[in-house]
Amino acid sequence: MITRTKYNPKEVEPKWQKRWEEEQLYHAPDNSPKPKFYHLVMFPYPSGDLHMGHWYNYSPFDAYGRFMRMQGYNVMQPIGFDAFGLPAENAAIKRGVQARTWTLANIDNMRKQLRMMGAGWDWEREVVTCLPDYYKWTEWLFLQFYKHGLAYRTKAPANWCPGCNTTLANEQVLPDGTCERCGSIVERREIDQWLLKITAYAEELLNFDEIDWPEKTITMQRNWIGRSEGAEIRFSAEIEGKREEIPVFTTRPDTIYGATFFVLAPEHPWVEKITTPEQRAAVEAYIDQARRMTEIERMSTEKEKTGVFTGGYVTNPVNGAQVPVWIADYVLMGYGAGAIMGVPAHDQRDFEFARKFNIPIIEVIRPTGEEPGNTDTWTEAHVVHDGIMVNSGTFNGTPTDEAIAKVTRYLEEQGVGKFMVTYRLRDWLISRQRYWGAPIPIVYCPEHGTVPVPEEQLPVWLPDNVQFKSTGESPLRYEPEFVNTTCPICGGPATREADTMDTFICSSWYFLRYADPHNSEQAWSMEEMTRWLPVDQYVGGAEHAVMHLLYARFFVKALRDMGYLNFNEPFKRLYHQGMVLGADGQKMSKSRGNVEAPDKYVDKYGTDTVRCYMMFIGPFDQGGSFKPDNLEGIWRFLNRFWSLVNDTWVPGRVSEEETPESRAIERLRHKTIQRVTEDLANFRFNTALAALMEANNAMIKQQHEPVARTAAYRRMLETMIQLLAPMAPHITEEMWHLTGHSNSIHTSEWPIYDEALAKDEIFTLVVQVNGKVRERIEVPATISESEVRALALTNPRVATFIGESTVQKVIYVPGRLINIVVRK
RNA sequence: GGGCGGUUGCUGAAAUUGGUAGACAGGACGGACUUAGGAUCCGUUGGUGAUGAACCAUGAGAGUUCGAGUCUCUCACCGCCCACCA
Repeated sequence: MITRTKYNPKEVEPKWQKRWEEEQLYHAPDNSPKPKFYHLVMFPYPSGDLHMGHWYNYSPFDAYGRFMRMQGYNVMQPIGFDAFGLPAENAAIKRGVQARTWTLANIDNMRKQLRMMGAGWDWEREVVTCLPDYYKWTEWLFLQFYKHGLAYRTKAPANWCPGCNTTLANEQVLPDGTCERCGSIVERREIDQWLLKITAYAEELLNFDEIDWPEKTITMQRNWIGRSEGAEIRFSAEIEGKREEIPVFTTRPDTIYGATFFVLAPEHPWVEKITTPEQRAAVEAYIDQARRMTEIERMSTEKEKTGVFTGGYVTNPVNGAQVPVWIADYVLMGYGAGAIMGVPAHDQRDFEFARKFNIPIIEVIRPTGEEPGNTDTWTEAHVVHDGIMVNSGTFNGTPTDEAIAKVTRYLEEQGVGKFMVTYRLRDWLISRQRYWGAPIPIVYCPEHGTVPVPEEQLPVWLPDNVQFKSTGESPLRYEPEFVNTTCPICGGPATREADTMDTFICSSWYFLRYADPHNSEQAWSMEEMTRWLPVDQYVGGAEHAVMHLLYARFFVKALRDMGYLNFNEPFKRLYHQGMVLGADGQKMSKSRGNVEAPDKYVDKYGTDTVRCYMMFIGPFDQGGSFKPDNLEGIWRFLNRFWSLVNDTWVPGRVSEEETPESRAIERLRHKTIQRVTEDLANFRFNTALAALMEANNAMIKQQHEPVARTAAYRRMLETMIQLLAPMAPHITEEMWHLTGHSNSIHTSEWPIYDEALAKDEIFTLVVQVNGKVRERIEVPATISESEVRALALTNPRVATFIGESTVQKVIYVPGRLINIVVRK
């Protein structure tokens, strides 16, 4: 009688978690002879709890790291916390707790939960961005950008809530342009802010040669950077008796003869100069109205075109035409020159504008072979990429494919324009009028102006206690101890910059600090960079496709040029996980009431079951619904496997004898290793688990047969334990020891397979007639084509389908099928 | 409006990348064991037909092919991202 040990995760899991930590199993040593594998997952914001999304993300991630470790890599798999940001500040405002206290308490709780997950975190390398030993270096980095001319201060628009009397982050502005807290209409206000010159790297950021990323993410970054080639063309006007030039950017310089109006963005500095006294009132009213609108409203395509005539005119440099100057909010100050030439015949937006304000429309590009059109009857702009220039003076007849270059050359010769590349990408605004962030290490001296804090004085400490007032400025401004200081140059009284940095700055370099987390002399050493960077594989949400991932790339390139790094790209390979949805297939949200916390399921089934379930939901990048019922399937599988191994490992004779059955098991072993290895390598955790379930079912079926006492059978079980280890680390560790091993399974060597041995001795030959399956025959794998033909053609069932028809063609796919093509 | 991805049983999904559609699970139904089962084990489960033969079936329609879930075109839904970028 066999006494079965029941699988009890509550006993097994904490036991191994403790042991692993004591043995520092997951610490990646700097001095390992093994090849390094830097395996990174986007660090969490310490909101207080690990939710379903974290589990869904980290379970497969960790499984992959374990898989690589078993394959002989020195896997560095760090974790930390992106700990600055608004929620802590809100907690401080609403509940009166210190942001620091709140954040650190959350981190403590999340550390516990992260440990319970049993993932192989290298806790030695933990970074917490809100602690001085980290933000000191964030500040230091800012100084390096400043020194190299990549950080500058200028007036920039901020979202301003007149109700709360404060600036808002973009996320705090609702899609309809109102404040999420008080519902007031959010305005834009110009204030002094710091920016980083990411645009200096626009061209290099468009080069993705060194990275293996999802095509989708690359496309998004490419679109975000938005490179356009075209021309800068300078129009001119008399301003106070002097001829002054004003540039526009266009991708279609060949349409310049069709420019019947000219539009300035409402914020354009020329508006002031060109507006006539009669129009001043109308123009000012329009500007005022535009300011009240948020970016989002302004950018809505649905909106009808609006604008006001300034009363002024500019001269078209190619034909001397006097063109009326308007202002309109569809022209954006942040793009190109902030001014456009309006060519209504060939641009839909200009067309709509011209129609609304009765501006003439002149056709200057005509599709090849078409008759002259009457623009009065047009209902939309004719955007022509393949035609000839008309109504364009000496250029008439020039085909479009030559026209752009030809006109550009002419403009250059005349000294009124030039070839130009423009990017949509704007410089990165990093000032936040907030308390809970890394201080910007700048001092303003009445004598010496903007002075960087000397490096040896870093960090600029962030006080623990601040007063929150709703003035729209950083709370730090009202902390005399913080703000009042002395000028580093003259020692006279001076004030500190009170704004803090965007938290995206903190997350743009954390992966560098992981490699050298305890360095108190430097942000990192070149030695550790050479050892660990770049990141070999990065896993995180697709929502960071643009901002975070672009900023991190910019940081690496800029720091490389400053001499602090010796590589070009931070993340060699990138993988995006999907999103876990509620059981109803909807995004989990409190308002839908479909939020599930993982904790109770971990408590009921254990970590391994929840981990495996997360991987079994479906393809990792696709996401899926969390359905508690389905946990049962994994739970049963783990229990059945546990019982099988326990039942098999009883004292008794084990036979080395080879039988057809034992050979079949050995074949299954190689096949299973192959499937699991290939699946894990390609992030297909769901099918890797399915392969193990199939193997488990096959083994259970035979557990009372004589073959169960062969060495091959036991070897198969041992292999299965190893193959499952990355996904279910605790139960497999327990079984590994039960089956007589003393090392950790997670440092054991990944089983290898022999493809030849994985091949079946027999296979099911499918016989088709005209592409339809008519018969299945078991045949030996070594069968020859002529044997297959003979077998198929003489098969009685097949013969009835061939009947009187003549065989035209026979297609044979070795190991699969034979298709007999017949015609009556 | 633009870009990308998706649509396969009751449900999550799989399909050797052009070669047996529905692996592996969940659920449901039936059975065994049991005082009991929300434990465990066994069986059935795409549709029409009768349990056989056969036919139909991967969002819809066409095409290429000996052969299409997979490739091409048209259309319809769904999701995500971007969106007046000159």
